[in-house]
Amino acid sequence: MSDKIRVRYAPSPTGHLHIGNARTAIFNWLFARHNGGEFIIRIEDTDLARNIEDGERSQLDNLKWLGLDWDEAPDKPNAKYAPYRQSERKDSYQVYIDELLAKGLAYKSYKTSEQLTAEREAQQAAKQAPHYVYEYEGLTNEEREAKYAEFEAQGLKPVVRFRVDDDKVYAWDDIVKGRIEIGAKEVGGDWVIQKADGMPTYNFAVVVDDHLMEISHVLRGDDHVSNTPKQMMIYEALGWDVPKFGHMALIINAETGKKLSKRDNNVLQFVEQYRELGYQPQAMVNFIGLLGWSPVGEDEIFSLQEFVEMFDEKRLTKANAKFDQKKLEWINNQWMRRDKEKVMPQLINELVQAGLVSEADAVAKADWLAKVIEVAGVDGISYTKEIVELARKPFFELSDITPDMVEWLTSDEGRAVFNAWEARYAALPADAKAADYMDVIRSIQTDLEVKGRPLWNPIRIATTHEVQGPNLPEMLELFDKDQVLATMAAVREQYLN
RNA sequence: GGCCCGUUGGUCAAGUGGCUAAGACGCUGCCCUUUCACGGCGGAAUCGAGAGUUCGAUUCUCUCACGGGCUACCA
Repeated sequence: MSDKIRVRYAPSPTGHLHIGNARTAIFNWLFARHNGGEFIIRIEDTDLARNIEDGERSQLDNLKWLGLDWDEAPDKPNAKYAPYRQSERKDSYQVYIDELLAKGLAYKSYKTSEQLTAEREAQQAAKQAPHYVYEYEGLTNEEREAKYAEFEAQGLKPVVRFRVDDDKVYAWDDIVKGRIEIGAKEVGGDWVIQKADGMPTYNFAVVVDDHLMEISHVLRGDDHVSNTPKQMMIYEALGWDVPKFGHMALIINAETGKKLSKRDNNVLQFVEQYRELGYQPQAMVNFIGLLGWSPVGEDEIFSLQEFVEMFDEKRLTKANAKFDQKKLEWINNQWMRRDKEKVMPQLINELVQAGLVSEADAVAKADWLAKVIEVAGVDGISYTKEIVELARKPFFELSDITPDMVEWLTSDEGRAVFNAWEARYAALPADAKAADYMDVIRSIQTDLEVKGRPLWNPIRIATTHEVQGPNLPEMLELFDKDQVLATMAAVREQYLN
């Protein structure tokens, strides 16, 4: 085995990229890149029934979106250890299954699922831990072969089970948790390494692949801790070196306190969903990189490159972390403001998607739209889709005037302000600037001796049908003068005549 | 039930045998301001419990409690 650092991210293509998986991928990638090592993606698709059509594509696509790259993966068919899909590596597994069978370290088992459940239930009824019962105890090899033939004759399909030596103890120095020791008897007896459909099981296939692909470090969720002794048994049986293991704490659902699961509908937990809402990839990486890992200093905003430089696997947290949506929103806000130029087209596109702006205007009026977005309050939003409701009124639609607003308008003060404003606004040139509007409003304040809301509200209502919102002079600069005049005329017509 | 892992403010977390126990999100007060947001300055809030070791434990040991993970022909 070379001493090159090689790590892998090995998803099963059963769904889109989950936050938890993304974190595993990110930390493996950071570990590799920090150490000048290699990052491999392998698709663990041995459960034919659960694979979904687009799973693999979606995984790679979203990883790429997050900014990760890889040295070997199914999309690089000429890479050294190809293929990188377990379903295409059956021959490799067969070699070692045969070897274990030949050495007597594994055997064929023909028990039906009914038998297995019955066994398990009986054990549970007797208050015993479920434990596989070896069915060939005391038989010679020949006698066992004879049994095989007998079962085959009955048309039964075998699985291959690994023969576990219950007396052994498996121990390793975990990169994140320190020393862990688990007795072989805890794995529950002889376990299946090859299923009846000929596919290897996960615990067997990972070992063969990790060894063949020269994986040096395995960084994964700590839900795999109890799989580790099983995997170590295979390394041992085949005489292979064991990689270094690191079991990272899990991300848990803040509401249920349980491991974030695909069935939790109360949290958005697929990278894709955040992507659709307009979260920035840098923000996702930034947030995920800080869940279960902490840097040395006090900063919170980091680029992928900064993470690469700082990464230190010793700073991985031991305790589970709750997923804090609010902090993600804040981090995303920070990134949007940092990269505003880059995000602007995406923001404009949100307005198009919402039907507020035509495709043609999105291009033709891009500069104006950028100003609208700025004035509408882009600095306060958590993700790009939020700009739609912020900009909608009054830039693209007007609200209805409420009874409250009518009162502001029809008081003596309100009428006076409205009249002055209407006249002085009309007198301003069409290309007046925010400062010009401000001057006019100040002049009304001085002349009529009105200030505060009694001054601003009638003006706001007259021009925007709102009593609050972004800085009014700045909005006025962006409005079309004829349209504002028409709006005011309509207000006068309906409420002030 | 068994085995394994964990426990610092609401959340993410730093940290150490002796410190006023960092920082960030959130919450909150004040300022800015026509309003909202932004921004600025403050504030409240944490070492799960009990024994031990020690001159001294948040830090080391043990027990307990609580939380989580696993316990498949899923990965």
